[in-house]
Amino acid sequence: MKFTKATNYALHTMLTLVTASPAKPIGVQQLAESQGVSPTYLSKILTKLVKAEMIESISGAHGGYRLSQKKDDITFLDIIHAIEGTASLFECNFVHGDECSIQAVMTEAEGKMQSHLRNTKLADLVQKQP
Amino acid sequence: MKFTKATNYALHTMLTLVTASPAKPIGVQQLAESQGVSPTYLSKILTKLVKAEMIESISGAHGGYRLSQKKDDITFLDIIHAIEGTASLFECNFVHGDECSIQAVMTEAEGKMQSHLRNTKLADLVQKQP
DNA sequence: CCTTCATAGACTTTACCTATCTATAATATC
DNA sequence: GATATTATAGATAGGTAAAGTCTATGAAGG
Repeated sequence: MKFTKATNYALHTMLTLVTASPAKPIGVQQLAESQGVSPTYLSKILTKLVKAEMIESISGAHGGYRLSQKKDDITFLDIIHAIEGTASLFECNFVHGDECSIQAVMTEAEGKMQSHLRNTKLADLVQKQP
Repeated sequence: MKFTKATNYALHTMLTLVTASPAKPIGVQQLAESQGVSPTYLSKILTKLVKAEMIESISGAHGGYRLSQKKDDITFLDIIHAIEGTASLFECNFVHGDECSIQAVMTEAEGKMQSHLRNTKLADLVQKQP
């Protein structure tokens, strides 16, 4: 039970893109190098963010990635959901009568975490970056 | 990124033990059967709870498992930590200058979830059981 | 002593994460 | 238009942890 490395890559890449000028896209090569990950693997991750319509990709020379939303709209939860999916962290698959009281507690707990991630935007961190 | 099935087994078993009379231990066979899991596998899980000193095991005929704590002391977080470990859900292993602002957000979010799990006791569910 | 029951270790199987490689398509530059 | 640059997609392979089985061992009761 851990967040995947892919989520870490995605969050750091998004923070870079939010901080950077939106005019000029940044190539995956450069993004990958700064994180010590292979470009092909990172591009797989970024493709998910593209499909979630959080960033845009520009093919061809001088292409790369840039934000497609206003940076104030992008929350941690958006990014995490794009990478990890939106399934519940806990799923009791037993056949109880109707509802599982344990499931209810776990879902509520997860909701607390999600609430914090939904209320925190990437832009909140920008001024803290060097 | 999901809670393991083992956690689900552990939580349901603990709920059974909290609900049951503490005088007579319940065998793993019976506990396993009600959850549709093999006794040997479930006993592996329960051994972790024994080592966490949440339950006791009694060997020999008419043996089994029973609570070792007062049921009001047992929180969801205790059980989860006993099974999943206490490592942080998110660990940024990059070498930033000093601290990772992303890590800080993620840790705080996890803290919100943990807080809810720490404040919810198994005993809170007992009266809701049929 | 013999049955019952938990414990431990070795082992397999499965599933997913991580990563690489290659081919393809799109775009700018010359 | 040819070429270089760059993202996308598919196949594939390795690693790791979860999930589960099997067998042997040890403790306790009758």
